[in-house]
Amino acid sequence: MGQTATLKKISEQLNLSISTVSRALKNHPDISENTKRKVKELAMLMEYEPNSYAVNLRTNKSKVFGLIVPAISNMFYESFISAVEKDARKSGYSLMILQSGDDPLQEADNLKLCKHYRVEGILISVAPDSYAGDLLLKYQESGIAIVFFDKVLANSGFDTVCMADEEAATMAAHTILTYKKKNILALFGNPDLSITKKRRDALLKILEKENDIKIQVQYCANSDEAKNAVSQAIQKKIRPDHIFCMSDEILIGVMKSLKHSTLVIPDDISVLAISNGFIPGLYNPEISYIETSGYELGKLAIKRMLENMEGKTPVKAIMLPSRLVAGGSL
Amino acid sequence: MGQTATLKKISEQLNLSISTVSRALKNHPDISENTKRKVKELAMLMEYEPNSYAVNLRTNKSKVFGLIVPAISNMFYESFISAVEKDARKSGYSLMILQSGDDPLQEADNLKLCKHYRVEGILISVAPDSYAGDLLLKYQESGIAIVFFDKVLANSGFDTVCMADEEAATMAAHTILTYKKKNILALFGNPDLSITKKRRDALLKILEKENDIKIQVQYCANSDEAKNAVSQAIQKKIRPDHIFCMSDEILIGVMKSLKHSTLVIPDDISVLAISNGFIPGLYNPEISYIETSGYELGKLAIKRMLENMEGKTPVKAIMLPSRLVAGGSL
DNA sequence: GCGGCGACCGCAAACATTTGCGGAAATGTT
DNA sequence: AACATTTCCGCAAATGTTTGCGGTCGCCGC
Repeated sequence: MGQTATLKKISEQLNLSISTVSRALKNHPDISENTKRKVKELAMLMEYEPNSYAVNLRTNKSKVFGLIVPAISNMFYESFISAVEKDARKSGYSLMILQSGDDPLQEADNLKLCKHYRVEGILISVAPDSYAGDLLLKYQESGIAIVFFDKVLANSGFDTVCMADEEAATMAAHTILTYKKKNILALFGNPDLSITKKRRDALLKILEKENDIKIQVQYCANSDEAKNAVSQAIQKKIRPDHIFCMSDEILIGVMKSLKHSTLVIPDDISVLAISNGFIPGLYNPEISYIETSGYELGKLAIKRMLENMEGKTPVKAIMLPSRLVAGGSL
Repeated sequence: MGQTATLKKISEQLNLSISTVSRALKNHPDISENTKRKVKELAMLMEYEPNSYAVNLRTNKSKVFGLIVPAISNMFYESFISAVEKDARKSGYSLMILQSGDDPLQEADNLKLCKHYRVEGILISVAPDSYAGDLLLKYQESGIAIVFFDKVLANSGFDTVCMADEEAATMAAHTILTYKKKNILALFGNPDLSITKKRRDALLKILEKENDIKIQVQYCANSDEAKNAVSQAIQKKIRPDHIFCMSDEILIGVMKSLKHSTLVIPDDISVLAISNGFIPGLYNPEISYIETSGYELGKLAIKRMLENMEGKTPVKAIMLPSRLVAGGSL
């Protein structure tokens, strides 16, 4: 079955050499317009398209990026992936998407897969306790472009693209001050994550300067823990008049608890989250949030990747500015 | 920079031929244990790993599946992708994920990309107005395994894996009957989609047999339309006592409207949705739903794909059974 | 009529791997 | 000692493409 067209088959049909056909198809000046036309016509007819594996073998260019995320099924990464896929395609690149499941071993596995498929660049949001630094360094030295996004390795010397976490939390703090909240419950995720530390520190830095503000910090591994934390907090004599949620996951737990209560948002208690906006929009009133757009971050990340590959001097760290989206929860 | 290890480099180090090294690494019986050991040791040391492009060129096997979805950022597909990625990896396959954006042209583009990368199989959920059938048929004939999932092309002669839409809707209808609801507002998505038709027809088939049940069907292109539909319906003299939502998107709109109203769920009005469960869990009370698990569907789809490639006789159509998950909205 | 020049095109190597075949040495069989 | 068999390994072709280099024409000018 002579199914797939190759340069060879075309050349045989036309009594030309393989190299002439190859050159004709890419408009090499050495080839006459006449033969070019003939070659192109037949190529079209035979539905020729270059065998990417042969090309890659020859040129060592795969036109593929590796994209490693903790999990695809995550509000934030979905939109990120969506953006990256779109823009990568525009530049003729495809994506190999891999999920680490927050497991460092799996993450390392994924990196090896990227190497195996000779990706030209890797976009990665690291898992907790990642030890991928060394491997990535080696890959970078061997010519693979590396861009960290969202969850980045601290002082790693790689290009990074991430949310302006300090800025977002600072913005949250100022918003809380504006609304004259006095008793704040601040809920965070895994305290070991840099994202948690940054957001917490920035928030506290502002709020702790105020003498008349009481602030209680708590860490919740998941929605349920957040729910429980709130349920307990609102039963105390002096219950919080504001809840700050560092993420969607936390927010979901918080809202579950509040709905079981009789408290009214925002009259009895106000809520502010950091989110990409989908979840906050589900509630009534809609929850006010500081926006962290996965989509925008994706656009930024792929842009940086392409620049990086063109050899621009490393900017090292890019921040995506944040903004407050007012719902009715404040 | 002699960076990447190749068979050639190993063979030169050991004064062996390339073929011997190749065979040694894959435990060919022709090679003595002694040389095998030596080769393997050096390979390990040099961090040799076969150049996938050379292998693919030779064998015409890419170990990659193409996965085409309308959009990655979609509750349902995320979990689907997640499952497929996991199971594909177990069998040594990687994924090339592409999104069509519900655009038939983009979809066709994606298919060509799959061909370009010589994927061994394609998993596809088609866009509306897809004309991919012919192309896919051609690909199938050229040896690419094809599995449709979720949104499938009608009577296409391909393997399909999808939700048991009729069953789910039938289950919903019986549930509604059980709770003795009499005035039902049934909200659906795009009426041209087969998924909409199936669910609608199955639902109506049961409910229309009952004389004392009034049922009003409405199509909503998005959340907002659903919201408006509900807002209008509940202002009528005889307002519905039950709302059926064919999808998460519809449900979100419905809930927005209901929250703005004074109606209490489930006392004043009850709600039932078809969903994968995430969104229904966000509300209070949690919304009862007929489960359509993207994750389970993904597991099924990749299983079918692998079977297909082993040459099992086509089962053609697989249905994922559904089940009722009781929240507090009934 | 010969050197030169430009226009076109082909040869062959290279990329890394797999695999049928054949060959040499070692061992075993009469 | 002659022959057969086994053990172990290398040659070379093949996959499809790219590209440096060289070669063959025809044509022009002197």
